[in-house]
Amino acid sequence: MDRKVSTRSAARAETERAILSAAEAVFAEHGYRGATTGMIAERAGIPKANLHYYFATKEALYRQVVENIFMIWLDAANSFDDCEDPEEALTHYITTKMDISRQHPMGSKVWANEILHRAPVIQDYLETTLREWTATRIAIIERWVSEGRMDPVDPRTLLYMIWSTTQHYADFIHQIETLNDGKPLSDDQFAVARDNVVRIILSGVGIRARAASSVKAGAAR
Amino acid sequence: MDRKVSTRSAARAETERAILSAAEAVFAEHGYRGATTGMIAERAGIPKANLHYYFATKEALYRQVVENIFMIWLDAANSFDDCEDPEEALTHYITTKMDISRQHPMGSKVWANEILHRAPVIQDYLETTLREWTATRIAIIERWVSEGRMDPVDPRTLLYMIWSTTQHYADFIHQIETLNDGKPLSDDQFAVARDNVVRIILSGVGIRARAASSVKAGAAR
DNA sequence: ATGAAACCTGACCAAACGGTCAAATTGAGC
DNA sequence: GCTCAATTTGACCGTTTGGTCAGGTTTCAT
Repeated sequence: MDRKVSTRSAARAETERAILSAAEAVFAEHGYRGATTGMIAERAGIPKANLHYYFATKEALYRQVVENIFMIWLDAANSFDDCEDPEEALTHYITTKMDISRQHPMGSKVWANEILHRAPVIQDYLETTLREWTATRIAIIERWVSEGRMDPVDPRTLLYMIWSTTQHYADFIHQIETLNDGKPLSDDQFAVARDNVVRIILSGVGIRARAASSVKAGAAR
Repeated sequence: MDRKVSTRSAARAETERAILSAAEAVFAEHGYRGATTGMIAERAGIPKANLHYYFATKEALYRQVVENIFMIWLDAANSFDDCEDPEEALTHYITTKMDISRQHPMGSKVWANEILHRAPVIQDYLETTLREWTATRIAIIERWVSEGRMDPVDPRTLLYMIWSTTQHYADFIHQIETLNDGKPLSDDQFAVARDNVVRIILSGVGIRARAASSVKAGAAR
């Protein structure tokens, strides 16, 4: 049973992937209500009825998309713990979040839409996983402060600043591109933004950065 | 003609105001597609058909709402120029933007929705007014840098950081409240956030703040 | 080969939506 | 009090949308 990966289940997995990918793009661009199952099906290259064979309702499909996005976010979030040193940890975390905004803008947009509309689908995640994650990281930041390794800042304010600033490069990319003469940010421009964000925040909380771009040459190449 | 403010025109103005107010709330909470003219009419306390007497189409009503929001934003933006000193100017600007997020969260949400969906209605504003405003303020920041009054930072990155961080307290207020045990931010909590945002950003760009809360006791009372 | 289960799809349906309209009501000017 | 334009409203309409369904096709174990 197990040894044979049938053509069937492979095809099924591929169709599901195509639907979820199309759904993420359409939900990101049009929001939950603005997206139609017809648009998603067309983008996935299947008839609408077939989409409903794989996902019973629009809401079930949406929920799956949002859950996938949350898992990606959670992976990135755990990069916060990769280092004990506040400079390295924050640099790594901010860099990772910036790169996610660059490479996964649609996921960030879906998330933003969901929060804007009072999180009708993912409220339970906010109240469990996100709340726990935040509490432990607040404790870490408070410890750094009490150890004198950074200025005394409100940990929540710092986290929100990191989230908002990094996600801005996904959620508001249209505004950024319009202010960039309508052109997408080049890799160099994005690298400048990323390095500046890291530098301003680190300096803002009283951490003197040693050298630029010491951590992770990054996705700019 | 002029001396008599008829009951009629007063009632008309009042009805228009009620519709626009209801529309702002509903568009903020549900997005353009998620909002229905029926919901807006109900919230404004009038039948749907009457709403269409005042605003011919849903899109015309939406456009009016967005234009009003843009005007408020523009007023706040000009507070950037109130001072020549970078510390005062940035403090004043950030404080003003934070207070707007606190007092006008729905407007910010409508704006965020619009940008998320690639600004189908206000693209012309982005390409004219916003582009010009940004260009002149970039020049001011560059001058401050060249005069050695602040660290050399990319002006765009700084502006985007200010916008995203301050607007986060409107657009993502639901997430913030969830992480605040489901309770709204108290005036004190908000004041802490506002002061921390100012302090981190100013320190982040190499401006040493003199004393806390020297500028504008603020809307916290 | 064959039967059964999984998969696919064109046609269809009920609900919701933006918008219209004709008829009723109101109120300012005479 | 009368007139007429402005305003209000319930009923209605065409379109779009999420979802269903019956029937067809493919795959696979035997």
